[in-house]
Amino acid sequence: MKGVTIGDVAAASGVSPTTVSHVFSGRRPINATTRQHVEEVARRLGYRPNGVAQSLRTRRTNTVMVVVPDITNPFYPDFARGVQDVVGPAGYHCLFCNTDAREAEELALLEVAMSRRLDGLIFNGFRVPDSELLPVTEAGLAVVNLGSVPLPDSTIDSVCFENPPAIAEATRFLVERYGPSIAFIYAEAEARVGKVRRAGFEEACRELGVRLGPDDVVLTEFTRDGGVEGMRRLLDRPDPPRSVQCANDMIAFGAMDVARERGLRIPEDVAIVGFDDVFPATLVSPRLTTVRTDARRFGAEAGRLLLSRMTGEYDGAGRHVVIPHELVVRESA
Amino acid sequence: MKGVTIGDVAAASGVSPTTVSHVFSGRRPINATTRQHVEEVARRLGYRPNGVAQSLRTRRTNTVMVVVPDITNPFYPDFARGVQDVVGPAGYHCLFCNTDAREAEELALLEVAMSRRLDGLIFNGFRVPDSELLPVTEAGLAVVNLGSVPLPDSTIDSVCFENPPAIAEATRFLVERYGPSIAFIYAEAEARVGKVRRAGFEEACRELGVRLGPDDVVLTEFTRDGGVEGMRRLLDRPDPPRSVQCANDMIAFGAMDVARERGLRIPEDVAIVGFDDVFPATLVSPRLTTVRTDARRFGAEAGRLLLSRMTGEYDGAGRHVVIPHELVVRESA
DNA sequence: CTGTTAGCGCTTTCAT
DNA sequence: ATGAAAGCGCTAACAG
Repeated sequence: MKGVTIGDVAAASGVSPTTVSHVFSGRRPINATTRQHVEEVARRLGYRPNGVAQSLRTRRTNTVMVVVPDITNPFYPDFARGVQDVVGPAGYHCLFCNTDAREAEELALLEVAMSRRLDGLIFNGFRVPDSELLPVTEAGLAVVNLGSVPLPDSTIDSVCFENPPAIAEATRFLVERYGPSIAFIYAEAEARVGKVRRAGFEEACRELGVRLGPDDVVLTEFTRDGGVEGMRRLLDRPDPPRSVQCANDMIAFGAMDVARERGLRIPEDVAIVGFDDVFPATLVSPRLTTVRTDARRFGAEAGRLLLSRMTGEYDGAGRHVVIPHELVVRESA
Repeated sequence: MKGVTIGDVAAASGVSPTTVSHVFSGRRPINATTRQHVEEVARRLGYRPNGVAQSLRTRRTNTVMVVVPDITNPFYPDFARGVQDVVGPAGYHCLFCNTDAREAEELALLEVAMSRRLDGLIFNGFRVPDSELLPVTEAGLAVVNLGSVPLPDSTIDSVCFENPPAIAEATRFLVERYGPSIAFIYAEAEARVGKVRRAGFEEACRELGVRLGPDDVVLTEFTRDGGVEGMRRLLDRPDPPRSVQCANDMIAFGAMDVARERGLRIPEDVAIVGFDDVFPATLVSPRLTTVRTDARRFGAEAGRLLLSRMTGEYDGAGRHVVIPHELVVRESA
């Protein structure tokens, strides 16, 4: 345990704490000789500013938190890199946190963000209602939410993809190419992402006149294992679907695992499409047809919104930005 | 900006700040009626403990930082999950930070960890010498380092794989199966990982009597793009190697991209092996032969060491734990 | 260019 | 079972 405080440095160099403080912060002119001397003494004593005390005084931390549901899904690390790309150069540190899509974790991290007086929060919540973010803005943090419905009357910015149209486009493609025997594997039925992607799929089917049976929409997890499980259920049916739309790429990878394990050819026997265009999509064979949502750009956009609030450049009502998506047709469908 | 402090709550409920504090911390018995009343008032006022002030007093944050070079390489998210798996249930929050393998970032994050008085640090540094971790322990943090050489006379624990033997085993496999025409693609020549993996490769070659030419060891980045670049250099030679050992899976994926793009069959024309056994290794086709190092378990082990120090259960000299590895032969070699 | 003073919001002896 | 008072280490008025 170091015990060297600004006072120790001040005493040892014969100046006031204020001067030492200013030597470090550069917030007011200091005589060059004094400065050198103080710096020298500080180094010798091994002085290290106490950021906690600084924050208590200044109410700033130069730190932002990025909360994601599953750091293990390559979409989120890419997203995180996107925000770091923009807030890092502006002098903010990025802390990434993983909730495992558990409500308790989500809530706990909101508390941490407020309690530690972070400057900003980029939140991708699955379980917690958006309204939980209100206290966070009230606590003085800049916040940007990932999600399609901006919270009215708030100063919370949001970023999203047009989920329903994006899924719908893929679904249309699948039906046109492989006919009406189609199924959907998704996850998080209670969460916005889940709902909204399912809605996109069902809406497209309705428009195309495709009748969905009760087994055509299967609920699982947003992981490769989830995809395995979902696909098994589909392929165990007496009338397995000709094509399957997955709510994200991880699910699609699992689905492909099962198809392969059963000796089915993709797309000749089953066509599969994913969502996200995560990097392994071009690794898997056949390469995955999916909807590109450009995680990194998504993150960068979120970072820009956050930054503009933290710097005070903007402080009006919540803004909403929609990131474009694109169906990228490869070989799996 | 909320302004509700413990004092406000105290005033509004007619008790002392001390009592309010104890109501929240539970660190001393409080009359049930008083407690209820205080809690009620606190809720009504929207009181939220200020974690920064708490930390300034208590010198604890219940927070640990995990620093990794590239959050975009699936190895690290898995590793991070491993540490979260063990320290999370013990009541610590995990902050993941990405350095991009840049020295300035590594240093900056060490400063943040010390300055914010975090309780623990798990550090995977590429550029910064291990000795930079000494001040961190002196600042009172528990620290575990990822790397094969424990820092003597320190209280820094370390976790590692036996890199040279692991690479050597793979190399031996390659040479026995495909002969002496072998090359190595790696990265971070100046960093420990880089050095140590290269050493493993060269050592194995020496033992096997394989003569390495100057172009047989190529230096690039630890990414898929790095693999692309490295493999191109290899395949542009008049005498391309029969097999290539890659220093991690991301490089191997890039190498496979190039082989495929040039119409080479894997492993019939070039055999490729990776290192890490990251999840896409079983997605790519042919599936990647690689050295499994079990990132999640690795992280969990690091977490356990850290935890035992943070709880005070252990506080002796630096421990060193070696995680087993295993060559998993799939189809790419 | 430098110093004095007063807290930031909380926890913790030490009393009662 | 409860309070009063003293800081944790730092910065920001306000003086010179």
